[in-house]
Amino acid sequence: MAERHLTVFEHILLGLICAAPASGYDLKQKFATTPMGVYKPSSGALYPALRRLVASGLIQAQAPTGDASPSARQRYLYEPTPQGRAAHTRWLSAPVEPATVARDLGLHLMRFVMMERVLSQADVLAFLRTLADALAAFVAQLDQYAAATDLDVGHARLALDHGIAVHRASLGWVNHAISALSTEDLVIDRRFQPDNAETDGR
Amino acid sequence: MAERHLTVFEHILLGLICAAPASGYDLKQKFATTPMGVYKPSSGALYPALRRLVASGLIQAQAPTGDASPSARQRYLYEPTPQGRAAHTRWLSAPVEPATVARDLGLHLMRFVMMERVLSQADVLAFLRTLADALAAFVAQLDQYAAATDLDVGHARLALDHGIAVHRASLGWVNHAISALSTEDLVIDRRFQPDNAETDGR
DNA sequence: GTTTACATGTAATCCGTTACATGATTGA
DNA sequence: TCAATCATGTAACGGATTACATGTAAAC
Repeated sequence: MAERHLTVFEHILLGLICAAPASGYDLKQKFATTPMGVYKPSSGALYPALRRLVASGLIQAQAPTGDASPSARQRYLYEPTPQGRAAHTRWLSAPVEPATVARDLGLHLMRFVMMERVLSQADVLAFLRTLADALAAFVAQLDQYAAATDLDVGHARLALDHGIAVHRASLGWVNHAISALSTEDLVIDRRFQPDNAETDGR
Repeated sequence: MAERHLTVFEHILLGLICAAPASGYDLKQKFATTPMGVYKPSSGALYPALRRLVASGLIQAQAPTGDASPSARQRYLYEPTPQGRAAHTRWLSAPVEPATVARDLGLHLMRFVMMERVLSQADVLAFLRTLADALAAFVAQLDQYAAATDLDVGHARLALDHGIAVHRASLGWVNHAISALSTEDLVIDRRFQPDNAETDGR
């Protein structure tokens, strides 16, 4: 119940449960079948994490016993408590730390997905703008580093180019997302087509 | 001495030491001052890892005692053993697992940097080609998922677009790197300029 | 003479991975 | 009935984070 520090994994589980009550197995399937499945938690990570969330009072389990439908399997359905929803919303509302934008980019994307129908459109747009600022600063920093240590034209320079290119692409996407969500009322479905579509080769 | 399994962190430390003998503090500085510094290891991670590499017989320490230059500080200089160099080369030569290309992309870039002057140009190009194949397959898989669950036009769809855009940019870079390294003899310095340079805003 | 950078460590804690274990249900 | 899927766990282990601890050399 005390305001514990939650791990990233716990935050994501809490978010999934806030989006829709689920059993441990449901959550496992979500990781296994969606593009989120770059990470597949093991049972030894999943079930203890759910226990910790229960112990923290952020989620609660509906026991499978009793008046359920006939032949229902033994499964615990987890749903968020009010404190759980509050903690989740706080997590979604946390600012983007510019210093960690490169390391936590995937996490920020995860947060962005979970913001839908939880935060206001204004909050989402504010989040995206701070994300854009952080990405622009990071790209500028890489550019500066590239200019400063300019002698090197080997693999290190190429890897630096990779970082710049990838984060520039991220930044381009953020700007697209901002305009897409700003004009959401107009249901013109303009799909995101980056301008480098022809450079991908095969 | 037994063929242990090395952690990613240990592999990177070993690689840095193979590139140039260094003390623990040197390695710390490398993480702190280069773009590699998205990850900054703590002392509690760094020094035990060095010990493990010594215990595995992959690196050895030159004690600071004795005939060193006057007023030299107490620092252990680590250098690779023959087994260490062999293990490092094996790590660099490991194939790109297509299944983990998204999760380990940063790691593969790290490997690419360390390949310089360790693997042959042919091996590097082969590595880049398998990386390109894996990235292309991953992008195709995301595209397919996007087409299959096409109804959703909210944040999830946008996040999917992000993944596609970013990995397409990676793929574009790989193709650039391949051609840059193929024609390395001609010292024409064509810097990598992705075609979406104008979409990045600021 | 005191702060800053150099330089290396240890101990507690926590969590994720791996591997193993159990049992119920559905479909062939 | 035999396998695959559903569904949930436990135990050992290893390693990373955090925080603490120690001491020297250079700089101001």
